[in-house]
Amino acid sequence: MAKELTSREDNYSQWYNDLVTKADLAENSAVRGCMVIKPYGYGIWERMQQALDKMFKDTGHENAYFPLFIPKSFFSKEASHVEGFAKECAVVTHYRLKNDPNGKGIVVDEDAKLEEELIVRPTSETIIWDTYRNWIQSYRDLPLLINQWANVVRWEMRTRLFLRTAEFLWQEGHTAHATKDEAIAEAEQMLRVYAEFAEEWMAVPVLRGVKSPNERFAGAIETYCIEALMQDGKALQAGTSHFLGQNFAKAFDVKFLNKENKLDFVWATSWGVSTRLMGALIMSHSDDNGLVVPPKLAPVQVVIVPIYKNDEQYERISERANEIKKALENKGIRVKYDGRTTQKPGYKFAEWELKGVPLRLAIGPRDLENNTVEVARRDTLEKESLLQQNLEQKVANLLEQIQKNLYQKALDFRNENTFKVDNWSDFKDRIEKGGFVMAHWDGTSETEQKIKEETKATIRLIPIEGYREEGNCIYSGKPSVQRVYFARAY
RNA sequence: CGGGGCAUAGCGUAGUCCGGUUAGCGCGCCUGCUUUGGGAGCAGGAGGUCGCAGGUUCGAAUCCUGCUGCCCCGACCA
Repeated sequence: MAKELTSREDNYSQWYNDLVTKADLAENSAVRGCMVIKPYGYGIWERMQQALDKMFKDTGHENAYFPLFIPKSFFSKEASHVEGFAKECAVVTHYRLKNDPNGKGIVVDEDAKLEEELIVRPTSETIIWDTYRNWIQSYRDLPLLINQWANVVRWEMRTRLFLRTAEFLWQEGHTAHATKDEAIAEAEQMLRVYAEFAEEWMAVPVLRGVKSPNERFAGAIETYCIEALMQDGKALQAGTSHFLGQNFAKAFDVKFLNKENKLDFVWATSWGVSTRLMGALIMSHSDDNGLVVPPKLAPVQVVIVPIYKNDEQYERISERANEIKKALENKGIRVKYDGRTTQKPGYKFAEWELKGVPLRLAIGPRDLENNTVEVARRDTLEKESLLQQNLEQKVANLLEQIQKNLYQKALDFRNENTFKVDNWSDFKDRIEKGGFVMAHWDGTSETEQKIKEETKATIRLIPIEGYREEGNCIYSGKPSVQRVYFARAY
């Protein structure tokens, strides 16, 4: 295993890449822009899936699965939707290969051309709404609350592990409602679910709000979002929830009879989070020693490392370690006993630190003597010696503390890096240094565009609730009713 | 898709300008001994169609032509 991690200060994006590969989360594959998610990384993703899936079910949703391929014609039915995705679609044009007549391997069989090309889904609104048409006739069929776990493909120009890959894993919820208010309530509810997940499970504090028209999802009336701040001062969109109005219902002719026996188009939402959350997790908590995983999502919450000088000691320590492991597991804690005899303790310490395991227990001859165990916290890197009595409770408490501490640290960081700015030169200066900048904006796309061109900063979100404040646009000087959050983003 | 760069062992690289024996080094890997409370030491060993296809030459990692792939910077994006 390669040892040294590039430091964040030396080269932040190199640090990120090193970390993802060295902590065994993922690696680049033979296919450009597509990654291989390794077992350890996938283990974290599975934890995320489980927690989210439960939250979706608790809010009344069911899982289903729709096809990977979408007929090309479906895409042209919702105008702004095509426009948003057309430039990054993978297209299936043929269904057969044959041996090259010139003997150069295998080639596409031109005779096997599809009548209608198939698009590899970049998102599933179109195929799902085409299906919903047959599922919905009456208000009694509503609401329809469905989620799917899937992979999607967006042919991105430049990719980065987890943050932007050509293929990524996600969930997409697609709901249909009888009224506008109900659909809006659904979109807002799912945003709350995402925010709660980010904060309570990932320990990543997020801002909630809506996107400006420029940044809105293709085909949406309103896009709600959560935004997190990464350690390098750039913002990351961590989840979105869209109120789609009747756009897709009209495009796919999904009508229902309401209680008054009148035909109406249904109201829609869609919402999703992706493996990008892995990127948010990594960049929120990790340090120059490697990954830091919040206990609630850690595949391994506690690792036990034995320290010994001979076989006899190894046997005795292993026995004790396995007893402790069992006791912890009985309390629902995920424990790994690293009894490898092929690596030295120092090596194991470094390796588990790199992988971000929240707590490490070391047991050596001294601990056997004294009935103690050395406990090391990944978040603070502090070590202390604890008596083995009632260790389960102490460990459980520590895990809880670590979870809270990670959230608090990330929150403090965000607060320290959120600034109110009231004039253009301060704005440019502040954006250059990173962080969220709260500033007045005149509400026009033109201004937003100009600001983006001149500073690379975008409006990350417009707060939904909270205080209103009169002011003047940072760029145009025109009147504004509230501050919005600007940042450079991933 | 524009601009720049790179391609040599699993990874990172030297050698390429100026052609010349068995292509060198570090990490990792294998074997043995000594080690084990923060990434061990010593000794021995395995591993290479030098991205691909042509060409020049007595001789090509090195020179020429064509191709392919990747990386970085822009425009695009969850």
